[in-house]
Amino acid sequence: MDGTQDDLLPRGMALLWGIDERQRRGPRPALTIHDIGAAAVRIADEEGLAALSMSKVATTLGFTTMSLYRYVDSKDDLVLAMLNEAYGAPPAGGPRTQWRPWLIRWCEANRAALVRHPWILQIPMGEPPLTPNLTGWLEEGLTALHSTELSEQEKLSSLLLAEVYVRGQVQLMGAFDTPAAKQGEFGYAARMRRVLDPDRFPHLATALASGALEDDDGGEDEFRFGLEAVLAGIDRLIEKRVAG
Amino acid sequence: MDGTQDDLLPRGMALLWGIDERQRRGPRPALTIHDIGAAAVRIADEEGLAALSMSKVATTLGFTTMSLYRYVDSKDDLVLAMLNEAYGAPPAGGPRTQWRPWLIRWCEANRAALVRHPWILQIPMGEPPLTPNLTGWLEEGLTALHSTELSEQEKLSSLLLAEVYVRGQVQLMGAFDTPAAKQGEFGYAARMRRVLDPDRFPHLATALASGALEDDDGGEDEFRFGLEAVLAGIDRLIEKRVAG
DNA sequence: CATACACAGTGTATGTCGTACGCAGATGAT
DNA sequence: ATCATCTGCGTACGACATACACTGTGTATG
Repeated sequence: MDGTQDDLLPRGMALLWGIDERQRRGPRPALTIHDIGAAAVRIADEEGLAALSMSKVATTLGFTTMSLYRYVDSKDDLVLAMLNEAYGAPPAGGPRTQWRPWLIRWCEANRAALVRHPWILQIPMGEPPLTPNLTGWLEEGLTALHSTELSEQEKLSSLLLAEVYVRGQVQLMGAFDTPAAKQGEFGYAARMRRVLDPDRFPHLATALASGALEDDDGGEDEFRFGLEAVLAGIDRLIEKRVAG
Repeated sequence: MDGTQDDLLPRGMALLWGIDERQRRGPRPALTIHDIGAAAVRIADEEGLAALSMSKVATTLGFTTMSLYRYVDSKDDLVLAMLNEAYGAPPAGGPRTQWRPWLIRWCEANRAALVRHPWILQIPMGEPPLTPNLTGWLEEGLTALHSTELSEQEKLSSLLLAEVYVRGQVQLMGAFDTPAAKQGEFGYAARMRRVLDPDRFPHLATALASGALEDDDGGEDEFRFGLEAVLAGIDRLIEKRVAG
């Protein structure tokens, strides 16, 4: 039999959470789940998610491929550990009574993580990852909204909205802003122009022609702008709550 | 040499867009990119995205694996064709002057597509897919917002917000609502309870205990509710525009 | 009408990957 | 001192995506 398993959490997650039912016999592990996650993150950062393989991670660490399976059940499990490392601890809290700047900081930090680790947007997610750090981010968000009159359900909805906006925004900007080299000839914008028949998509054509989506500032303004809409939506929820 | 290629669009995309530089010699193709996309969609719907392989799609159609490569450049290319089929044509337009109900319908239809094809949320997306139907959806959204005073940039931001909210909502609900069987013992909720220390995550614990996230109606109410916040955010943008 | 060419579908082969299985040595509990 | 148990490793297997070369086919060209 093999410790660490209660068949509910994969091994990597159990290690992340410190739920370790290992017996205290045998050699001590030479690695930690954090070492492995960090090494994998480094590879994904530098060479992209497609270049990430179990063997590459293992080689980087100076171990064999199979040794990793003492720490994670599967590659999916490894990816969860990567997410945990990539996000790190949630941003420091803000003033107790003002949810707005707090939430803005939360979103900015979230965005920063996505910009630093673009591969995060490429990992297929069936369900929200249940890792310590990501759970911490969620807790932090709820804390930011604690001073409001929102119900728990509404707080979660608000955070979902904010989180999901950040992801979408970064993804969209990534398609347009990334290495300008690709833009000119073979980039996304070029392909778009190739297929965009103004007769068939009049509004989209005018939008493109108007220069929308051609931010050169990395989409910072655009981000803050859309974020205002998100916060306005949350504001409306709060107003409704207070009013009736 | 081989027609259909201008090295800008992958072959599957070129076929979808009807940009076909094929010579008019040789046997006619027995399949269409739509046949292939539809077959792949059926497999993903029934057996999940993980079970999708080139050979399985080909077998379903009664052809060999390699024959598919006459229609798509790669599996990624196939996935784009799948998305195009899965979304289909955008929903019918609404009244010219009222963007709100129009956009609501747009979001509902979007949600319906995601619920019908849950695998969509699992496909890794680096950039917004540039297929005819998806472009049509975007155009339709811009049309809905045409009567507003928003700038083109703002319209796109608004649609991004709406789109991205729908995705996030469906994904979150999927993690909780799917086959209740899994919920009881080994489901997401169970794993969450396993790791959620109320001392470490007080707000999250109370939120969970409050019964949030325990919709049994498939999250319909929850969806409409959050959507209200999104629309309120867009409303705010419009008001700002009008005011100043 | 004859011919040649481009293209469709196929068969084979290759390299990569995830991962199941079992072993040898190390370590600490008994 | 003994032995259960764990670590890291070597081997092996099965999928899978996909490159390449071949065969037959139907159309356009002479």
